[in-house]
Amino acid sequence: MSVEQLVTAALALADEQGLAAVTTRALAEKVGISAMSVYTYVPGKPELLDLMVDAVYLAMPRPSWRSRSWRTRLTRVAESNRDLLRAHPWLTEVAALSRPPLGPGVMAKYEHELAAYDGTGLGDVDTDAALSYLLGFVQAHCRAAHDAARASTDSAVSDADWWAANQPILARAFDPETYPRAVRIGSAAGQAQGSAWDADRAWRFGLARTLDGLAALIDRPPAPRGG
Amino acid sequence: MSVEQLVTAALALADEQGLAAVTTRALAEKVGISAMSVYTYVPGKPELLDLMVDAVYLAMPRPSWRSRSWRTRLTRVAESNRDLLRAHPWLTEVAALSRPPLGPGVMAKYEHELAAYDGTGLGDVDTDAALSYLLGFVQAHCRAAHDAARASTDSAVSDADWWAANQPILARAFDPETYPRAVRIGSAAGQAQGSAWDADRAWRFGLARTLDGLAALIDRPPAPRGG
DNA sequence: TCATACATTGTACAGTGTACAACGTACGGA
DNA sequence: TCCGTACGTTGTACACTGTACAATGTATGA
Repeated sequence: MSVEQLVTAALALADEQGLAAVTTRALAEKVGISAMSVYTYVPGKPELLDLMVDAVYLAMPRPSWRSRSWRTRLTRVAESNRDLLRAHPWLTEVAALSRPPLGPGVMAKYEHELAAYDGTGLGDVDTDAALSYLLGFVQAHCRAAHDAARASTDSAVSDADWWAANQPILARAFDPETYPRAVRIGSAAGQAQGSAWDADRAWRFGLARTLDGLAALIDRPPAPRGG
Repeated sequence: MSVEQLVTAALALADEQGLAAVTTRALAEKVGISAMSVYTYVPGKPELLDLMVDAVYLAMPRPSWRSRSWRTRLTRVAESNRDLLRAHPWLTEVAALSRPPLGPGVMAKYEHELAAYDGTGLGDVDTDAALSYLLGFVQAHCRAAHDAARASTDSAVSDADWWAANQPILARAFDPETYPRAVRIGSAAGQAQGSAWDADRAWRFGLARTLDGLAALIDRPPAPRGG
């Protein structure tokens, strides 16, 4: 038995059955030891979670940044983080931005993603802030997407059905005179997307906005010809 | 006893001692009934949380949108949501974007914040997406800020001390040759902010980027003089 | 006065993380 | 070869969670 095997087993549990399935007893049974023996290898549950985070970070692909355009590079950063959070939805419940577990995985991920900002002309502090900002968007999006998916799965009624079923009730309960925009825009958005929230559309919208926001910092404002 | 009193008591517990302190037994004791009597007024814990969310939304201030500038209006939307999440940090652990609890508080908040987009020229679907995007940023920021604050509080060692103490160890463990950017930018950011993560700075940075990103959609690209 | 309905309650169960003490065993020194 | 020590492993136990269930009180309408 080793720490690595424990972490691998814990990852399998979390990926397959969610973070709540990662219990001391379940993990112990999966690797064939008693519950308390887990504490031989790991001081406690928080440390186990730290190790899980560092492990999945370490396993991320790190392609070289060959593209000249910073937008392309940052898009790849965002997409690879989205892929990661899709594969391990429990990350959004665990990953902390401040005081991250300073393991090799965290460091390697940080270094690689900072490198995507090479050539943007940003200073050190701004680069760090810009990366945090980008990752914050990805995390917020994936958390929302995960919540939405879980809501659809748990209740066995699809998002579209739920929306269709509730819409008439809502229309009656909340008359358009007190909530004109909410009723109009809410049903417009719901109808356009076939649900109350469309993950792909939100992703494209949010990523475009995020990159445009960074562009205002990176591609200097076009001081027209004489600045 | 009434549902309102229960929700009020639950809010007090959550605000003062965190969401984990909102247990059936603690809530029951606070209002002077038995644990199981809680189920007379509320079907279960999830419904209680929904009611708590709707209650704090309903209590938010809703000033009229007199400002002409959409940037000013959206800034106010962001700030009032930040204030809300500061006063009730547990909201970041509960509030779901999809399928929100459709109570009067949620509706009133939605309506009021949609109104801030009046005059931006955005269509219904884009308005909804833009609002979700803005609120997503605020929520991500406040979650990070809350995590950072909790890390400082829990461990009794201030963020600056922790950073100062770990920095030499990190410098030795992770040599600048394998992680050049991470070491340089990480310590630069840490030094500049006196900690690994500065909430105010991140807020100003993130809000500016978010508004700039929306500006690219709202203030049409300046087709220079002949569009 | 009585039947009915309902608010309230204590008990109980299956879980959680982990403190504690007991146990088996492997290993260094005589 | 024998033994003391150290350590990996384990079962039990505790305080805690949400809530199902059955029993108890109590208020109200006939």
